[in-house]
Amino acid sequence: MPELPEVETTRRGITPHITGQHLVKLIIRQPQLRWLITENLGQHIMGARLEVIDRRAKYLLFKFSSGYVLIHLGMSGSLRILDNTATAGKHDHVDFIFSNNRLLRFTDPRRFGAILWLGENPWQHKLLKNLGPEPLSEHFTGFDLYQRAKGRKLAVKQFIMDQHNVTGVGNIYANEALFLSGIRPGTQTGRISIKRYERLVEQIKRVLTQAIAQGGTTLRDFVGGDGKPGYFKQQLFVYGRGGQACKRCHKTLKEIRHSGRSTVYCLNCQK
DNA sequence: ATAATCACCTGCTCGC
DNA sequence: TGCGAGCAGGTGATTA
Repeated sequence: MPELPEVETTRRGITPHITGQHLVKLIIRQPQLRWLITENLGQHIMGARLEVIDRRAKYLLFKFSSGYVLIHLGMSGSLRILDNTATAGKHDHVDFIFSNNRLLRFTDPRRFGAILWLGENPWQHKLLKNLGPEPLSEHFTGFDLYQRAKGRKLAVKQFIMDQHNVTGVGNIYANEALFLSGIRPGTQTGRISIKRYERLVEQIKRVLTQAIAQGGTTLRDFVGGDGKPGYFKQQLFVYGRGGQACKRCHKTLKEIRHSGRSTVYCLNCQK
């Protein structure tokens, strides 16, 4: 699933094709996603104009003239622009058809994604109101992260993957950012200096920015709104490379499991 | 409040 | 070739 760079790549890919257009048809083939798609979603947005597609954390927020639709891609979701003549496959759960004949298709084999009607005041919604800072904003600083980490004992990797502390970082980029900043993933949050948090924040910003520039990371099936894969995979230092040689020091990368998620790091480069 | 585990779902890869 | 086990980009709910 998409982490922030893949969600942002999707947003940028689909935006020019459908913003300013009116919704003329909505097809829901499978309403049971992570939660049931809001009942009567069609009635809320039919005929409405899509004004802008925004992003908060890994959520996409479609601002229609009538209110907001939230879309999350879960682990395996994607959004693509197609012709409205396109035939639907097994996991093509929802089609939004616009006045310019473009079709926005939501596909999600595992159905961990979500499509919800949030109405006119989305920021009060419980999914959005308690999120941490956007990683690429000026509000996300080493000092901020250090303050949030103080006195806590969980592993720093889980800490930065918790969307209440900083948004957008998932398993791939958590592994990468920790490698780039030389911090072992299992280190307890409260035992890391502010200096090292500053470095970590710097590297989170850097890896996310570079991944966006490359169109995200395609492992198996991620495609941006234009159907193209992301090219960041070849830049990964540790994710998916357990047992292989570290690109910096050539020692063997260690792979372990932290609360069910694969964690890869270099014993030599990360302390 | 914090931390760890479970749950949701399908598809693919691996070892036998 | 077949089959079960384990794993996959997320995160809210549940449990200690």
